[in-house]
Amino acid sequence: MPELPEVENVKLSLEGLGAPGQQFAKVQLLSPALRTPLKKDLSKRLPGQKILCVRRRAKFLLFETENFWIVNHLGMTGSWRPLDNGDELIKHDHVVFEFGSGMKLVFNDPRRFGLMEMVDKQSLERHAWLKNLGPEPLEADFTGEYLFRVTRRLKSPIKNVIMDQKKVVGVGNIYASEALFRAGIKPTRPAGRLRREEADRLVERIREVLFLAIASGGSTIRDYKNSRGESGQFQNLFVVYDRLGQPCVNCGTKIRSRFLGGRNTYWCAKCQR
DNA sequence: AGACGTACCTGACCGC
DNA sequence: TGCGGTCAGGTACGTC
Repeated sequence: MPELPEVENVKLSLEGLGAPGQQFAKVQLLSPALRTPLKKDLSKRLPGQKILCVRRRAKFLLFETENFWIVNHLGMTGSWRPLDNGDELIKHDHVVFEFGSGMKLVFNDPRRFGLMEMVDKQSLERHAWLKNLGPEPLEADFTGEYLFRVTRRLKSPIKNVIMDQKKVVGVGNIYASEALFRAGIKPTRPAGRLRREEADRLVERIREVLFLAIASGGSTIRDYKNSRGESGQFQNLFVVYDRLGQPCVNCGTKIRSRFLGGRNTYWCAKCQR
């Protein structure tokens, strides 16, 4: 489900719900495991802790408390929602945060590809899920110079490379296709064959597409909603993704698709070289 | 090291 | 109505 823009919007909506400042009263673990087992320290050590802020690193949500970080990944289908008094739990609710104020937040994830763990405050950078992540695409260290340098010698298709979280974080299957179209680069191009100016352009188009998608509330294809239950709108601005056979917005050529890195990939054979 | 396939899991949808 | 096949916003792991 969620790439960087969707996770960013979940973060913003959790802030809007007032998650920062909430003090944990109880944490319920309703399922033994997400993608990895849910450890009991979540329910044992969080009560009494106050949420200081909610952050995003790559596609991870990070809840900062006085002594811990809660590290949470939405996988493909993870979502957060508030649970009002009288609301029933539903299928695939796995974790309930109960706060002293009476507010409750529920993590639901049908496919259980999501992740949740807590780590000591000073150990965040060393956590296995975070330690090998590449630069944030919207930060200053993700530059054309950087992308050019790390793609030299790579034979993998450029689309696979920009989805590799060790190279740059946050870009998933939708925004990879969308950014490559805007940059005029064919997704199958061996990454090592990018010219310097193309690396510059691709970095700018990745930034642009992510920025616009964040501002649009993310993309809702099937079931994505932020924690306030609001859908995104960026799907209305897709120019290639999921548009197989439809005319290119630039030249009218029919959009093509094929599997790349095990995922469906869309492009215009005339506009992208 | 890097490239590739496969596995993890549920649900929606499509054709028969 | 049901059944099998396919696909889905992600990541980790094994193998060559």
